[in-house]
Amino acid sequence: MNYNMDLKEKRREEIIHAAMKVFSQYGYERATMENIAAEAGIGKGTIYEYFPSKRQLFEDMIYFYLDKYKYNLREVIFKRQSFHQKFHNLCQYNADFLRQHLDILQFISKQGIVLSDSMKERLLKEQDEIYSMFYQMLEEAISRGEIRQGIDKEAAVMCIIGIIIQVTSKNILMDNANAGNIASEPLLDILMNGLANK
Amino acid sequence: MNYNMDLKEKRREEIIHAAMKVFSQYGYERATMENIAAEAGIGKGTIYEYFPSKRQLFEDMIYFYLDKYKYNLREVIFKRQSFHQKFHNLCQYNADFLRQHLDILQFISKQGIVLSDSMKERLLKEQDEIYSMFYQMLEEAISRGEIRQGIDKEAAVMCIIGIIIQVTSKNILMDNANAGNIASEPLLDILMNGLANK
Amino acid sequence: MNYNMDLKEKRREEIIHAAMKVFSQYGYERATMENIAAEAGIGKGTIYEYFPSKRQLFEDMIYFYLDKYKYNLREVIFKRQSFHQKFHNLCQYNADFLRQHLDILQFISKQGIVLSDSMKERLLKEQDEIYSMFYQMLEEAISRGEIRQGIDKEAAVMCIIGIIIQVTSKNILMDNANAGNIASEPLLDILMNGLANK
Amino acid sequence: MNYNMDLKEKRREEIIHAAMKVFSQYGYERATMENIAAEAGIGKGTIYEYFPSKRQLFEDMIYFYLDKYKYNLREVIFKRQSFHQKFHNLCQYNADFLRQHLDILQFISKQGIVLSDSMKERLLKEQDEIYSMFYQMLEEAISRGEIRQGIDKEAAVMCIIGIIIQVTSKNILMDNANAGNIASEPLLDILMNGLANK
DNA sequence: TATGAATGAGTCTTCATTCAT
DNA sequence: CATGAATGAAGACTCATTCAT
Repeated sequence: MNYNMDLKEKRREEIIHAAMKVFSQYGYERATMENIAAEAGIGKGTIYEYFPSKRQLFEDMIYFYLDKYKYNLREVIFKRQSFHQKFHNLCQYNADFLRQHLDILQFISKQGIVLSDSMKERLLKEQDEIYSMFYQMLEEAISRGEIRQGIDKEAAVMCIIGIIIQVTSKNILMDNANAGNIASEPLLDILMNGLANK
Repeated sequence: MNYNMDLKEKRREEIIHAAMKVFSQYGYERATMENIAAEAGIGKGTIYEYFPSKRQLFEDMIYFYLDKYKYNLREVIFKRQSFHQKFHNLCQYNADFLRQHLDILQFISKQGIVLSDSMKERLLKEQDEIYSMFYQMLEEAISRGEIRQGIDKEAAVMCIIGIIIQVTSKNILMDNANAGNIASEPLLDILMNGLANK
Repeated sequence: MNYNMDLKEKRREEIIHAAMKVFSQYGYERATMENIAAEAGIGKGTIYEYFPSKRQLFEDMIYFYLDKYKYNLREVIFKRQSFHQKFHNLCQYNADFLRQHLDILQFISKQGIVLSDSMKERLLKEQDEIYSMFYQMLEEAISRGEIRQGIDKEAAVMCIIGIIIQVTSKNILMDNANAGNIASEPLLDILMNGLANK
Repeated sequence: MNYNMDLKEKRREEIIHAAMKVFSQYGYERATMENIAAEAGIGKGTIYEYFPSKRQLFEDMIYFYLDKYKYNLREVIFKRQSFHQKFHNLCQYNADFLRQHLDILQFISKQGIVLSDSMKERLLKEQDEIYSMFYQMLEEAISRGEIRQGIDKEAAVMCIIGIIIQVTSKNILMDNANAGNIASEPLLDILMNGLANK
């Protein structure tokens, strides 16, 4: 029984991996169950043994990768490191992670599919959770004296995330040209010291 | 003749507006020519008098709004104002503009449709143009002494755009809750003075 | 008034000529009223001032050319010439005529359109008329002693027409290769003297 | 597997038969996939499991019947029989065969659809092959002394085929009136002995 | 009278889903 | 359990015909 469960779970994940490959190449609407089945090396009908519909497969896939993504993010954010180092890691490795697993949040928004209300709700919660991880990272950096005290924390988180997403996008776009990643040092300099002429 | 041309052009734009409404609500694939025609208050076949295919309608629509968007952006960026004021305007009015016309670049990436090579090429050029506008804004602010000299300009542009996009997204997402826009002051404070504890 | 009638009739024939060009290039279904109008150098709506429908335009066009064809055929068949010379002319000039005006009967059958009952009926009559012309030609040749008496006339007409159609088809097919027409002498030899080894 | 192959092949042929029925009744353009599916007693989508497009179904159908037709023709032409008997069979049974399977070559030309270049090329080859069969039949008859030697063989083949096609057309047209077939004796008399008054 | 913009009925084609094997 | 043949709903696109100018 347990053995069977494992087999089932394994097959389920294989389908999810295949789905990600096909969805991210073709987009939700142009991806076909036949493509996904072929990619997974199984028959079309078999997918329906594991997922009740294309839509559900899509949602389950999103949540599966989202969990993975959050796990990775948590690792970076709560590691015992300076803010400096963390920012660097986020710039550098975010793209690397996403190159393998696709930026889930980006991916979702890129699909342009009409999200169900329940999915929207859950995704907003997930986003809040991610924001809150950054918030904690910020507070920790303040308490360690790395970041000044009087700052507007909400705004700060927004700036940090905005810059990281921007550099991540650029990094991913540059992927084909397989240039190295954009250096995070200059970005961090601006983020820490500001643009102002004092 | 000229009169007819104007009528034709007017009808063309009506279709483009309807298309934007429907494409942004449903996404490219789920939007139907019938929907768009109904939105424009005309018959299905009429669209084909103005655009040879759904795909071409989509592309023409993108370019139409992109031009409008760049025009607006140019107005803000090259106005005789302080960097402070411009940043404020971009945060404040970017979202306002996009609430009416949709963030074209975002929209494109949200569609998840497989872009034609010619479209990709053109869009990359457009993006470069926008980047270059920000670059000029930055140089001007440096020459006016608003921004310090030794800065990595590429990185600075990336930070500015990253923060603006982030706040714009948030602003748009908050639209339904029709709360006011996010204040740009705290963001500018961080961007100008940095996070660092000196 | 008479002047107007002539103008109307002239315009009508222009449309018929354009229709033949377009119908024979594309076939009935793929030919469009727009194509035909463009070919005639007039507006799409104008055709409907002269013909109530595409279908009627097609039928009227057929009958128009059929009349022309029969007129030509009659000229050849009832000219004061030997059977020998007439056969030669039919082989030689049938194709020439059709290269300009299209083999109406062939054309009709090539269109594969479902003929209306009234059209079928009329076309069968036309065919009978053509058969009867050949029949008269045959009788005349018999009375002149060119052709033997005991012959089955129906069968003879069928043979003559069959051979002429066959050579005409070949000649038209060879048109692109613009080789000269097939010589009618050997065919006439066989038709007159038979294949049998005596 | 082999069993499945047979089933698939069987279904494929069923569709081809249905297609022939519908195409020959309505012509290519007016025939609909829905009609064909209904005629075959299956769903519209099923056809696309066997043929990628209406066009391909049409072409495959043509080639399918063409093969059958050539096979039959070969049987008649290369049977150990006198030319007399063969001519008789061709007149008599050509129509019978075509009444079931439609005269493929005629059918093609009747469709008036714009043939693809590859199809044109292939059909010309097929026609050559058929001509060559008749040519061999003729040579054989000459060598057996049934037909005189000095004859122009090309012309003779053209006469034979022209007459056979003509009688076949007549026979098919008379089908509805279900009169018996036209007697081939008088035709053969003319073909063998000629029209000339000696 | 001549026009061509507008229309919508009609068709091919795709693909998620079902179900018999 | 796994499969893939069968299905039909849905959508892009064409074009004969109408009618306001």
